[in-house]
Amino acid sequence: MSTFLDELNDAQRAPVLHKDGPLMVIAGAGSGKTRVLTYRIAHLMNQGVDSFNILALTFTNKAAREMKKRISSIVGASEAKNLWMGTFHSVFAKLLRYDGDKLGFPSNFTIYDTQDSQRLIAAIIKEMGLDKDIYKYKQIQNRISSYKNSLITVKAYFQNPELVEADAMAKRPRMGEIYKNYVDRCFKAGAMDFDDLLLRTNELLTRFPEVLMKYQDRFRYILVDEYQDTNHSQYLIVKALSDRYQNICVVGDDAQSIYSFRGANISNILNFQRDYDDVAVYRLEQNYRSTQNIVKAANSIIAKNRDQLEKVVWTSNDEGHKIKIHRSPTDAEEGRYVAGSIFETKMQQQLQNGDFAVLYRTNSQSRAIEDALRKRDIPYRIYGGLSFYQRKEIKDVLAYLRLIVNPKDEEALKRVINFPARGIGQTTIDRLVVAANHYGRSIFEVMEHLDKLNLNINAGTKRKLDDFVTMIKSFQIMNEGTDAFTLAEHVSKKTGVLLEFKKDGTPEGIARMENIEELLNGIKDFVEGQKELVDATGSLTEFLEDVALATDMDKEVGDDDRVALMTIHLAKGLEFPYVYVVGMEEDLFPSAMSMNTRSELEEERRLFYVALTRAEKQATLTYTQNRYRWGKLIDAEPSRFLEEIDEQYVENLTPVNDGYRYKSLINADIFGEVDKSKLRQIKPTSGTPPSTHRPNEQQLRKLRKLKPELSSSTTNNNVIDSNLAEGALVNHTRFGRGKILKIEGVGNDKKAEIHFEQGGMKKLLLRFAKLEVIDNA
DNA sequence: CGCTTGCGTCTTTTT
DNA sequence: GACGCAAGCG
Repeated sequence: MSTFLDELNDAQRAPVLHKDGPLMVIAGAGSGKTRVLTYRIAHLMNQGVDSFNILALTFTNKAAREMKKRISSIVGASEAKNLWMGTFHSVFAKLLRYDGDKLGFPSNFTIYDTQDSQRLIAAIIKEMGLDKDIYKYKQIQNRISSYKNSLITVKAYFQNPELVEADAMAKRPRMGEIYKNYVDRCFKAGAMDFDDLLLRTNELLTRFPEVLMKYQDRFRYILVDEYQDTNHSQYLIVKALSDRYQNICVVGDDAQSIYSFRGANISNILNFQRDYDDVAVYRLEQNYRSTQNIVKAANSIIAKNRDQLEKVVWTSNDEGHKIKIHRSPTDAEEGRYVAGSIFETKMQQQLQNGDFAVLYRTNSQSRAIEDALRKRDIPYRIYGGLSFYQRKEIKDVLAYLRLIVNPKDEEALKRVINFPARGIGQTTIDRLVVAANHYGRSIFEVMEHLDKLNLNINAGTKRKLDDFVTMIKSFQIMNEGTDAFTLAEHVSKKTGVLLEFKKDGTPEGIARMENIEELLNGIKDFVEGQKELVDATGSLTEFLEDVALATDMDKEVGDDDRVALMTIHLAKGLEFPYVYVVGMEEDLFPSAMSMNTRSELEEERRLFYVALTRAEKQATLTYTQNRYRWGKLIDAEPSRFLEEIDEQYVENLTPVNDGYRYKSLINADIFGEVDKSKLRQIKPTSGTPPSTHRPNEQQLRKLRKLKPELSSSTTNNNVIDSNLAEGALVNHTRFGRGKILKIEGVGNDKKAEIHFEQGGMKKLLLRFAKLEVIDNA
């Protein structure tokens, strides 16, 4: 019967057939781990395990959906229906909706996103009268988040002298108080932040043994994907739930652990064999995804890391092309190169846009790529970054909806109480907050009982507050009798949010209005979709939860054919025939923030490993010599990772003497000669002529240590200080004749706005612009 | 109270 | 360069 088992190789089949007891699958990149996970679940069900008793924790909800679909096709949809599958956050949010009342949370609790958390923390810091330059809300939020992920509750914090001491030393003696206030306020607002979804689950399972037993008994088979990226909180949940039946299957690859910044603990996977008895370990080492060159190049990189489980990833695929490395003068040109390369490859090989992906370390890098792709009319889709649901206008509408579902939701209330403007100012809000804190109630409750409280709020304002309360209450009544879409549409109109953007009339306002319309369509789709499901209610609460926990990867993409742009983090688990990794530069990748310790650097290296192993046929790595950062053009040096790839798998497309105009900008090109002026700066006494070959390690290390301001002096050989004036006629090597309309900035940032006869208006940095003065006005 | 303006901070990565 | 926040004016 089980024909699907034939689709597996021996190594893959073994963990699928393994029935009871703990097992760990160490799955190298591209080794078919999703297939193993999917078929293991299908096989369990074929063996008579009730789908009701299976819990699968995946990295994205989309992955869960896809697996479920595949399983349905094997064992039948009705069988697969009861599977609990999803991300840690969404699965345990659901669990908390059932049993969170035991902890004092309403079943319709709000989920605060990072922005909500940060705003609340900022408000608390302000209320406490603390110096916001010392108590930076983002840092504090970060801190609280990592406490929570390590299961350090407020109580545990105060009981741990080391932590208290450390914060006192860091001049933040009131850290604990902020933490306490924050937790209290979330509780009072009936809200949980992302970390609470895990922390509160732990609390629930620890404090209520009967709840633990219920779920232990229910989830007899537990599977965890991407186990290398679980944090301590997640680890404990899995440990507790699997404790009774010990049917725990974890799948992961230590070489792809890239989420330590959000508490992921690689030792969870490294120590799995210690944590459970009689662990069966399976290894998937054959890569089906990539060419030999890519696999071997990736192996040569990861070999530089010290902490890892032993495994040898290999492939029987073709040798393929070497990894291409390309240098560009600036990030704009890098984008142009990538766009051009995609265009040509697509034409030559008759490919789809969807065969290409551009990966980068930071979201801000997408811009240059976008511009270039747009100019070439290549359709693209950006994943991550500012997601749809994080846009201001969307959050505004959602805040109204949140408030309807949970009027205690403080952040939602503060967001919309005066948007659109209805004459309720900061002073009034402050008074309400003070009263709410004083009475231990929510702000909304205070507003409901204004007459009974003596709050020094004048009659006019009282009336406005009253109107607001009445409006929200009318929405609440409506919510009971209608679906989410009808309600949301009514709310957008009635509150005036839609009108607010419409009347503003600017292209921006219109775009925002269209976004709201798109949101409404999304709600409609949701409602329609829910109608088909038997157990779902199509309620607003459910929609809001989906939205709060939706990632950009979860979005169903249309079948339109686009190039994918995303961070390397988001690309984990995906694959593309052609992959471009841009911004291969020191301080960018590896990030300047992550080079302090060996383990940080190793994580960056794993990230690079992930990037490279996304590629099936061809990987192209690009770097620039100068890049805009914080609005400034800064010098860039090639990433150390470039030289860590075994040379035999690399093809350098831009050796130094290729006639670049920007020769003087070439600092230390690792594949060619070294800028002479720089070497002299390093070794002023040495008379040794610079090597024309690849510089040795020592030289490179020294070159890297050079501060940008030191090295930039060598790049400034253009006409910046010449007598260019506004009105001057100039000739540009590429753009031809033009007239300078305006000059601004000083020194290296000096720019000119030039109107070219052929190219139109351009803004050029004089530092680089190859200009020849024809007539100085 | 609401709107505009200018200044400071920011960027690593995400549920 | 962009966005959020505080100060200042209407």
